[in-house]
Amino acid sequence: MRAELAMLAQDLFAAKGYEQTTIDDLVAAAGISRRTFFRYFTSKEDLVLGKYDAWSQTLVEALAARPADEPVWESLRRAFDVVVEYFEDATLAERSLAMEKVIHDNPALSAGEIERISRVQSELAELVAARTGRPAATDPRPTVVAGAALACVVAAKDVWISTDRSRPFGTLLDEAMGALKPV
Amino acid sequence: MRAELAMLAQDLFAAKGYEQTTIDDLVAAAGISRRTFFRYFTSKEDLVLGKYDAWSQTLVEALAARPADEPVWESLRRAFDVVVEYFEDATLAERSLAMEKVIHDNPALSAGEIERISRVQSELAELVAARTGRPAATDPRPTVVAGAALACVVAAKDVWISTDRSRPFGTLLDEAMGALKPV
DNA sequence: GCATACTTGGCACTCAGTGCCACATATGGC
DNA sequence: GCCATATGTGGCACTGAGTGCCAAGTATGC
Repeated sequence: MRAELAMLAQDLFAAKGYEQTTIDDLVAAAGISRRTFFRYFTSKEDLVLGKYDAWSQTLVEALAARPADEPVWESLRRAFDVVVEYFEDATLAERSLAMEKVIHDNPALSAGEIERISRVQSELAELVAARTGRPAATDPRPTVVAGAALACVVAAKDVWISTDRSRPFGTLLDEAMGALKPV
Repeated sequence: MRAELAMLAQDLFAAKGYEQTTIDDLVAAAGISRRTFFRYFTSKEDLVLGKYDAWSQTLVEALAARPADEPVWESLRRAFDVVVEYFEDATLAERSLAMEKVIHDNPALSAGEIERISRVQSELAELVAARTGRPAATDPRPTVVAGAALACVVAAKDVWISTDRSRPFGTLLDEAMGALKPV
């Protein structure tokens, strides 16, 4: 149900634009009431960014599953493989690409996306902190490592989206993460 | 006028909370009409985050003013001195600290703050790109360097705010930026 | 004194989101 | 079959942010 509503909404957003599509438009197209819609989604933004919550959990689990003696930067890169697979999946590619474009040219959505990423950052930072024995509450370094790694993902994604996808996302991410080294 | 309204609003936010303070409350306290308020500020969020726009311009100018042959990471650190000074200024400290707390425990404001920071990131990335001769449109690395540097600022700020300010902000930023090295 | 531009206020409107209540539809026990 | 309860759904009225439009007021220049 949630998934069907989200897909319908995303089609409308891609066709008419995010701002131009009201909840009333959506519920009319879906044949449900406004009130019911807000039981499935807490906000309009949730229609676009809801998937991030599940996605972030996967990411945290992937990092936690890496061997503890592996260099942190390498572990992060390997954890991001789940993201790489997601974006390079051909069946989801068109839809998620269209959504990334919708997000990209709407400030409120961009803000929401980054905000969710920064929540992932906190969780990753905790894992990095545990590995390095540096408490994230008083030492900025675990947070910095997690933040830098996610900055690599975002930068690689932006290039990948705004170019013609000739260079695979994984390669761009390797290049991005190769530009930094934690000391 | 803008400044006076912002100060009044920030006092109300600090006292009653951001969500709990309506525009009606504010305009009643200020003795102006709702309509007039929206001519000075485009949104309620603008009351809290408006200063970031001026702030970001200063930051970009500071980076542009660094010598071109200086290592980029060092230039970024020096550019951030304007931020360090701002936060360590005693007269602004109480007010800006209170606002950072307001931002911190409101998701919408956090999102807005990060969104504005990410706009600064784009501008810094352009300067980094110009220095290194790597076009930011097709090469993720300039964006990564700018993003990582700003992640250091944010991480240092968060630690600085949530601890007792015993370690100066500049020192925390040095530690944060020392945890990464661009290759 | 008069014309011009700019500022302010009032009003009605759209749209997102919430609380409350009423109704429907299952599901389970007897 | 009947009743009780839980759960999903819709309707309705409300708040609060933000906008468009028009009617004032107020400054400035001639």
